[in-house]
Amino acid sequence: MVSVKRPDLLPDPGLSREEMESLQREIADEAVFENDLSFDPAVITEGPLSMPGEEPPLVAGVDQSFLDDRAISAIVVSRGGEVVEQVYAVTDLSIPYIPGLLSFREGGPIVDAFEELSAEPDLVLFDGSGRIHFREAGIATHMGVVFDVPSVGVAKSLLCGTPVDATDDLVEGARVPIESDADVTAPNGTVIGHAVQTRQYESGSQSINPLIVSPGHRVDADAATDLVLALTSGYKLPEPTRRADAYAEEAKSLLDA
DNA sequence: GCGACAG
DNA sequence: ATCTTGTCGC
Repeated sequence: MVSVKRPDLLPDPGLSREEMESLQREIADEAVFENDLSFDPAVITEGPLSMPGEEPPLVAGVDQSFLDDRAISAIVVSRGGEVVEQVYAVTDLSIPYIPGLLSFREGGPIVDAFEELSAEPDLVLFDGSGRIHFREAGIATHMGVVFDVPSVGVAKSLLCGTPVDATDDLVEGARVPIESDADVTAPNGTVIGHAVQTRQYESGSQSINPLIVSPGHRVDADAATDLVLALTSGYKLPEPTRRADAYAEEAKSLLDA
């Protein structure tokens, strides 16, 4: 099971805004934006194409749904595309969504869900940013450091930072580096993530918005994007995230009834 | 004061 | 995130 390694860095929603921001600077200090994985990124796969003799790593997707003033946090763990465990937790929400402080609203519910999990994932995908954050401590980084697990942030839109090129109409598989600017604590020009075109229409006037991928913990910007692309198959969102998304929705409808 | 902002 | 009808395409 995944255990909390840094209880001192847990997202306490009762902190003042200043204390939250200060904790985020501390988390960014502890975060490792370099590869420190327990597996070879090349063996990541969603299909039955893994290298013979080697077991693909355990990958977890985390997503949430909401019902009234409660959050449903779902975690789905899979290996080589096969689901091996899925859990969820329902938690009362205490604070509203504030850009830059997302992990203090949703972090507690996620920790609750991890307490239900028995598997130990080699990699965790979170919905939201990692290093692409004002203080380089988005939810993927916060959770990654608290559990000391390699993590990646997968967001649908850009929180901060500046793309080095246009991100419209990219070809499937393309990535555009996102650099830190004055809004981010990292030195200006640091690559803190990528806009990633995981899916695109063959032709026509329609275009799909790219995903925004950034390192959470123990992964660098290139590896984070390589992993997300490898875990994607036919849809905009990577499979682990899609599964968690679907399970969080399913759990919500169970509660609704 | 203005602008801008993951889920 | 959530709410929600309509529409395009396979």
